[in-house]
Amino acid sequence: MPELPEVETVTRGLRRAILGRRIVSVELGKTDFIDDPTALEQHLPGREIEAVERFGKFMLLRLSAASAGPSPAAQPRERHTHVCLLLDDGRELRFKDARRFGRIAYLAEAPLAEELKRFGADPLEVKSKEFESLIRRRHARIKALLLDQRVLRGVGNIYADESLWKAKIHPARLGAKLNQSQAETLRKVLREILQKAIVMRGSSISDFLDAEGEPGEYQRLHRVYGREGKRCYRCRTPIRRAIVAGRSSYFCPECQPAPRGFLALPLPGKSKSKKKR
DNA sequence: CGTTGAACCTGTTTGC
DNA sequence: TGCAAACAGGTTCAAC
Repeated sequence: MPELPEVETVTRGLRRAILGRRIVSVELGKTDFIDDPTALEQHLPGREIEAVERFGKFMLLRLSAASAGPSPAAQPRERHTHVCLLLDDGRELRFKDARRFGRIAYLAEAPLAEELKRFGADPLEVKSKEFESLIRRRHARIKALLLDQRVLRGVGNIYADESLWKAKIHPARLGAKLNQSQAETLRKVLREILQKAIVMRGSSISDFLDAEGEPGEYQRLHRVYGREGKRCYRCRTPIRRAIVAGRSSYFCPECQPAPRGFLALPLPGKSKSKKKR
């Protein structure tokens, strides 16, 4: 699943591409990642896409009020690997997601409002005081807090690690152990990194492409993510990796001092094979 | 309240 | 060379 900058990039691209289009029909493939697939078939046809917005890592397609009566129930379709929305200009909006980590739902106004309540602050907008209270009263690890969509919406593994490196904070530090200045630094670098990543149209590690089919460029600016064993851009110390909050976490052991008792994973051994570089 | 591990999927890379 | 394990932009839930 992409993170905030990638979703923002695709959202902007789709806004240009499908705003104002009308959905003609829906074709469903595998649907085990959709709570109520038939709701899509029932409620989407005939509706116009009136807004394309990002909310955290999700994209919201706001639809016109339902017009005529309910559409006739569509037949269940053969299994595909994606969802297709056929549009009134003959194009198709396709949802492809091999790992099926994405989610799709049809939500009317009230259920949508309920759903959105589950998410925390927008990391691009959150103010100093609120961010501080979200972090400094918590005894969870800062990495876990950054990844928790109930705390902040939109941050994932890449941008959590990049922000912590830039703020010189170790991912395993407890939120409550950050001082005011560290919390404020983290809030600012997180915002700056996300903004820069949006300008660069997101990070393409292996397969992320935007709405025009182009890769992003922010991976060129990654400072720690995926750089285990390579030298820190600030101090030249080899970057280490550890599992924090259940996720691979990259950090500089020199710039980001670990809490007591913390152990990083051993650097990958070059036991036999020589690495070319 | 917080952590860990498993489950959910499939494709690609790594390591023995 | 070949195959199994590890790993991947993530979330959720049970168990502790």
